[in-house]
Amino acid sequence: MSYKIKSRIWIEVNDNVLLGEGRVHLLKAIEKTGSLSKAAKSLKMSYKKAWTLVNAVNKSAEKPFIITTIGGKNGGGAQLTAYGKTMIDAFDDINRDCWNYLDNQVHKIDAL
Amino acid sequence: MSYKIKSRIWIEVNDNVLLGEGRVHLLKAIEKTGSLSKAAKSLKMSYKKAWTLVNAVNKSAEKPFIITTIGGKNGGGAQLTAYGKTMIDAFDDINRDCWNYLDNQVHKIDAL
DNA sequence: TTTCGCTATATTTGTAAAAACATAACGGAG
DNA sequence: CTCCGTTATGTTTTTACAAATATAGCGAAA
Repeated sequence: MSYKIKSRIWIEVNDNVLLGEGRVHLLKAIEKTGSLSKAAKSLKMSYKKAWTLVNAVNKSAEKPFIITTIGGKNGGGAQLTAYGKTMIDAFDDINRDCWNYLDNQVHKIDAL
Repeated sequence: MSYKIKSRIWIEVNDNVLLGEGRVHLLKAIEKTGSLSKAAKSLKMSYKKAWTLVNAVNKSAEKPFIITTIGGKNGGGAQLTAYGKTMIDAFDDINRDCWNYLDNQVHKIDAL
């Protein structure tokens, strides 16, 4: 038997979810594509769901993660702020370390 | 803003979930009450759901966590095996340490 | 041999979350 | 002044999951 210990972490503020794996994934896709609709499509997620998530992130954050523009040359777009980027980096850091910690704990179960 | 980092961990074996917080909670209630139906009631869970969970645990585990008996003086019952108990203890240990780790990481977000 | 409390399941019903669909508005470019 | 791709929402439909309901069988004891 080979065991795996898995985890999901998320950050809350005022009992609201701020960041979780799904949101981080979406935010990174926005950073890459420059647009909410393209990011949603790339993740096979509905535009509405993506918008709702971004809205929730921006509302519970003390500073916006995503800035959007409507109309214009390319119809508009969305971009990740520097603040959002640093928060995501912190999340990834903590998450990765958590996974490493759990991987190192598997032996405690294997031994049983 | 005061942040909290939350997590849920679970143990998988052969890509099946073996133990998670909910299952551990149920198994402890069975240990305490000596019966699946009483445990379910104490957790305001349907008997069927409890039975399905216990069944899933026993099937993916290499040795049974719960042994049940049908009929007899008290109608039957269920009890946690020593193996199940040690596995639960290991889970609780790892989970507690994970929470502690995450609590210690909050400062990385507070600073931003 | 009937009753009781339990395990063990199948079937049906209800509900909340997700997906799909629809529509309006914006602003630059042609 | 129309078209395009995008943001921004509301509404409806579908789906997945949970809850509720039903039923059978077991074994000790009265």
